Amino acid sequence: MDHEKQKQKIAEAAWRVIRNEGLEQCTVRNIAKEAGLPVSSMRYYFSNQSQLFVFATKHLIDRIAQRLETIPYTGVPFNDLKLLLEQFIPLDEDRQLEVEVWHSFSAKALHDPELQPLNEEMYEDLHQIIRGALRLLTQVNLLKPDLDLDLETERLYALVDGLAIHSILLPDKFPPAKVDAILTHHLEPLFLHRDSQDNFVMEEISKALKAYRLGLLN
Amino acid sequence: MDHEKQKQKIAEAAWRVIRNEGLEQCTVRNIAKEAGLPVSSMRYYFSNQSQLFVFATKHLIDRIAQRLETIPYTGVPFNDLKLLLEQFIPLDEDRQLEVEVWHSFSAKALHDPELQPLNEEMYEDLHQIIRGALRLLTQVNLLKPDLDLDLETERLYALVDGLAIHSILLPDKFPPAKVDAILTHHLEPLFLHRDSQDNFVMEEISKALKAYRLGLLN
DNA sequence: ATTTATTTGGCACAATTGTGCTAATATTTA
DNA sequence: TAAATATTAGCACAATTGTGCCAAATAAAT
Repeated sequence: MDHEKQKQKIAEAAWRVIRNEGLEQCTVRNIAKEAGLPVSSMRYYFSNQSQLFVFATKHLIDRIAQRLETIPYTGVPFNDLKLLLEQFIPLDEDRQLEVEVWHSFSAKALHDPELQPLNEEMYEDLHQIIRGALRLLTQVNLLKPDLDLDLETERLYALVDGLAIHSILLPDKFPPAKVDAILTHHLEPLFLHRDSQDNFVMEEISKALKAYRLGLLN
Repeated sequence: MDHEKQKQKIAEAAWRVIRNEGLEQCTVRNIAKEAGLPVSSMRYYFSNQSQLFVFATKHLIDRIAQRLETIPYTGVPFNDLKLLLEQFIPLDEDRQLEVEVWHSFSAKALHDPELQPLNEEMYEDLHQIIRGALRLLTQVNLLKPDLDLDLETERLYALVDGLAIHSILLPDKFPPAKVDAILTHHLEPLFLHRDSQDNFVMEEISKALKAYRLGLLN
């Protein structure tokens, strides 16, 4: 237990090094310094540097999954869907760290066979989360019935990741309001009669959506 | 002149190293080996490694700009717009190299003050290209008149970059037909009466679009 | 209390890194 | 042809890299 906690602390130190100095500066010595440990103590927990990176990536996925479970849903599906999607966009420091670190890891994964499976896992998870949300909203007749779910999922997922990338590369150009406006504008045509939403029913749907998502992550 | 050609050959060798082995393996020695030169000969052209990366990035931008000028437009604006956007998506080996290298560079640029300006330049250029295309299509009454051009540009650009990223990270999941379908589905709602297009007029528009874009790049 | 196991800490080594320095060769210029 | 310049080539050095090895300290267990 404590052992696992220490590994997580080291992984989080690795995140911060990547966030502050970039992946090429993410050396065992810099991570140890950031974690406040001697190098060899760190190597007790991770004998390979490769293991450390893999663990740090998994831990990052866990943190995102954990935040997904505590989204303060409003009960209005349209807004809740946006809330869900915005978890993957750097709208605060936590998410900014996640996206930046993920951006670095994904580039590394292209040539690191140990990271490649995690890369695919991340894609599949997010894909299923978004697809599940759209499917649920379709099942309760909130989305237009003739939507191509797979197509809309790929399109929406690409949009979200694109916005995330653009936001970390040019943070000044993407204030939260702008991101929200783009998402709103993208999602609106997917919905049926947004005005006639019954809030009580919507809460039920929101809960179902959350339950569905949890089932996907565990 | 020959001097410049040699610098370009070295820069292209750097691309290939990044493409084949990743950014962390893009060392002066590996680049020199790939270029078939001794290390010190390479250092005659680039005294700093930093200069090499900056030049390699600029050269990459140049190559993309050059390809944009030779797009085999069909004369049908809807298809030509797709053709334009698809230049930024890894649908062949050339574009795959470009996106992969750019992906690595952009991650590095977050912590490399020398690369940061190029990063912004790349974003601005693509943004203006896409915005210019949408604006032109609006001016000739092919797009719906009430579109928010800035919003649609950011949305479309994010979609394109998201598709590009997803395509390089999971190439098997994004065959060209799928990318095309997503783009088609995204662009269709932006257009007015796609059926009633007069091909002669369209060719003129296509030429104008090309001229406009050239003006932006030079 | 003594023996285990767990964790922390220090040091060293081989490999690789970017880069500086100088000589040799080829090319151009006068 | 002679001189100057441009280019190629080789070597070395200090710094940094991941990692192996072993001792000290702490905690747990018998």
